[in-house]
Amino acid sequence: MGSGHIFFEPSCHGNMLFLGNSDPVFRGPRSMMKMEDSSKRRPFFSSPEELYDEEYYDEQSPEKKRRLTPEQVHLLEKSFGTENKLEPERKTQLAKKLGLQPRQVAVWFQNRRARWKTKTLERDYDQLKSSYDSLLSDFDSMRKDNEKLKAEVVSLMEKLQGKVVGEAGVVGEKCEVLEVDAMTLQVKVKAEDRLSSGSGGSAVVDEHSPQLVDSGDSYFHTGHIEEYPIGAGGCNNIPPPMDGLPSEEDDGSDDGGGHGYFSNVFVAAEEQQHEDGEPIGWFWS
DNA sequence: TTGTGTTTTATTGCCTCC
DNA sequence: GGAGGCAATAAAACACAA
Repeated sequence: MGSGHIFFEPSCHGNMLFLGNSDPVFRGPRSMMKMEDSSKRRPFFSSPEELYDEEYYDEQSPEKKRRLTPEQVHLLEKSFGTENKLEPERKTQLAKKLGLQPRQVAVWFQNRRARWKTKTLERDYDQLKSSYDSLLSDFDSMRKDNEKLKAEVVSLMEKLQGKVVGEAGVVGEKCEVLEVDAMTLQVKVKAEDRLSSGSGGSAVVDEHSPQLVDSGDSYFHTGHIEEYPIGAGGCNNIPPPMDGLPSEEDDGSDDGGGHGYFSNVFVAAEEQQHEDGEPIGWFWS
């Protein structure tokens, strides 16, 4: 087919390109090209036969911007697939093979890289957004749990306080002196209690101890919270700290290792890109 | 048919590298 | 300083709804 078609050749004389209005316009690599409307328009190729219609091309004015044929595009895509950068040799070969000017091949690759980059950016954005949405939803449910746990703690504290005061009154001297301060009361709740409750149970941290009083699994201690560093060392405080939760500053730990809210997001996005088999270097570098 | 939005081809200006 | 890359942009070619 079309390997014989040379769209711009007929009108090119060195650096001179004759436009439709017969004005010879100098066309160096960086020169201006007249884009004024010439009245004639040509429909886009609709059938393969049309593509190879010599007469059709001959009667067209050569100055119009022309779309490449599907075959040309196919070959260019194929070439782009193997390597998205174009060395001079390859450019010349491709141009010869396609009946295009090397400049056209270079331009096509340039534009193709731009399209690829745009697509990649869109895809990366989508991935990051969905990861963010999912994290946000996790965060919301954790905050709700936290509210429930706080209410539970308050209720338990009240019960305990009442019990201690009552027993001290009855037993009198048999009882050890218990100093109960509502503000500093330390409540120990067994993991079984937590697991048995519908809201995920309760666990309260010893005020003077960074680690859990109980060994049961808890948001306070396991992955969940630690992936959301809160405070100065965190990732710009997004989402905001949860009320009443001990912060990283409080418990003396830090977020060393650079874990932010989105660290896992970026990892996920990168992994995804590798799966797609497309290069990722330019975007994350 | 026409208006409007999208895609493709091409140019321009700036930047980096050798 | 020239070559090549990229971002921004123009303009032609198309697609499509009204």
